[in-house]
Amino acid sequence: MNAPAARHTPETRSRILDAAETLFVEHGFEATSMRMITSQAGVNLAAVNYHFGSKDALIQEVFRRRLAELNRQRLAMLDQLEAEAGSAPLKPSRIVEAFFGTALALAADTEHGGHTFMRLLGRTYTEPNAFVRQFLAEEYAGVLERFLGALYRSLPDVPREEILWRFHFMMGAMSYAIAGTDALQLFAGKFDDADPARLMPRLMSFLLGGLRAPLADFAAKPATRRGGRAAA
Amino acid sequence: MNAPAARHTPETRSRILDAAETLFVEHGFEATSMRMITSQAGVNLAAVNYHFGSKDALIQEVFRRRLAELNRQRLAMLDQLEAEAGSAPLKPSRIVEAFFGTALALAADTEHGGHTFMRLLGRTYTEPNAFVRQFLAEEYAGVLERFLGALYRSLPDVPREEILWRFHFMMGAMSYAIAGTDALQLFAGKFDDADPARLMPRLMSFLLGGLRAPLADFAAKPATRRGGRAAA
DNA sequence: GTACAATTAAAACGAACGTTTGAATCAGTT
DNA sequence: AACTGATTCAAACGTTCGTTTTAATTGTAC
Repeated sequence: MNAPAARHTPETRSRILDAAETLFVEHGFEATSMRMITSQAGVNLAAVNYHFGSKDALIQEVFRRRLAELNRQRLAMLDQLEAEAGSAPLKPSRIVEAFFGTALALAADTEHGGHTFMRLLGRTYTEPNAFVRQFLAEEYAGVLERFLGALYRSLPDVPREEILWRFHFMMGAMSYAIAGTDALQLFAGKFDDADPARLMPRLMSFLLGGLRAPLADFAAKPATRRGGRAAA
Repeated sequence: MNAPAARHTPETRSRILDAAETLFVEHGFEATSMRMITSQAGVNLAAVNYHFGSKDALIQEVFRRRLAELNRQRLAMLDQLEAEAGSAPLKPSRIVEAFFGTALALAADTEHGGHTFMRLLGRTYTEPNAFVRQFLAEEYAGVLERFLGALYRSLPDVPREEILWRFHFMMGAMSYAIAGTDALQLFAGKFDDADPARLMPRLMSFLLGGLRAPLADFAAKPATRRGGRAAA
């Protein structure tokens, strides 16, 4: 039979993935060596190349196993929203909650590595490594299409270009909120309350405020009344 | 005399700095080797260690030369705002514009490497490398103190914790807007209008919308009227 | 033009990297 | 008990890394 995956120790693969995930967050991809990963995982150095083929393939699998589930949840939530709404248009806030809420819920999970992974993911959006960027873009393509489409329908009067930009801004705010909280020491010691559970409402309020902000008038109009309102 | 800096070719230093800046954005710190830097700069391999001491010291100097000027501008603009206002409180929007506007202006400068540097800076906020984080935190400490203080006085009714969080969110949105626009291929091909000059009003509108959003009520209050307004 | 200090140049250093190899070990089948 | 294929293991592979060393070269003051 062709079941080449697991024989007697299927845990070796996941031990490697867990160790890699943690170390990637801590040191980045380049600065994390195979020897660091395998020694932390308690497996032989050659195990990574045996099970995954290469370091790049390992990086890819670290993202794939978590991202597949996250994006599945996102799409399921959007499906449910659209089913409930019937033919009525969706509220932008619900769409945003479906996309960013699921991510924040994963980021709040400190038990099963969700928090670790979301820190890694947030940082990776700006990763210079070309192959990682390429892979992320492919994983996200479908989900982005669906959610952007939903937002376009939800805000028919707002130029799509603007919706795109604001989605971009929202992703940035969320990524930094997660990746930067303990990573960057800029605000170190300043946060009395870094509870991930409270991050959710805080961030969501900020995101929706930004999404609903009046559209900028590019100094095109001579400032008659400072732009119109963007959304509900 | 004790002028050990420059003798007959002071350009070697800056050639190295420029090459390093560009390559760091393109490949990251770890993946950029000394040999890549020196060959792109057209100088000898040993020149970096001679002029800067080490690769880490070079990284530090790449940031220092630009960041010193940026933060000087930021503080000067805040000084001017406070001088104009006299004893009257500053509008939050003006404070935000002073901090993020200067950064965006630098990011819009594609002639003298400002755009390149801002992409690098944005990415570096989440850099795992400990010494880079440490250095950034030190460079920013004074500026953050001043601007956060100004915001606290400008929004006396908003809990400082919330202002801190929103400043954090705003930095994230800006960093991604700059670092992610051409770096990440997530939205590749989707932007018809990626003009850096138009990014400014777009982002500023988003940031102020987020800053002014109603405060989240952490399900603590039983949702009497859905939180109060945050700012002017 | 000779002495001097700053800079550049070419070559080599040991260390660490990702990967490969070939033998040992294991579980299950016959 | 012998065989088989999957997995683990220790060791080594060639390459690249940041840095150091030592010599050649440069511009300037005496």
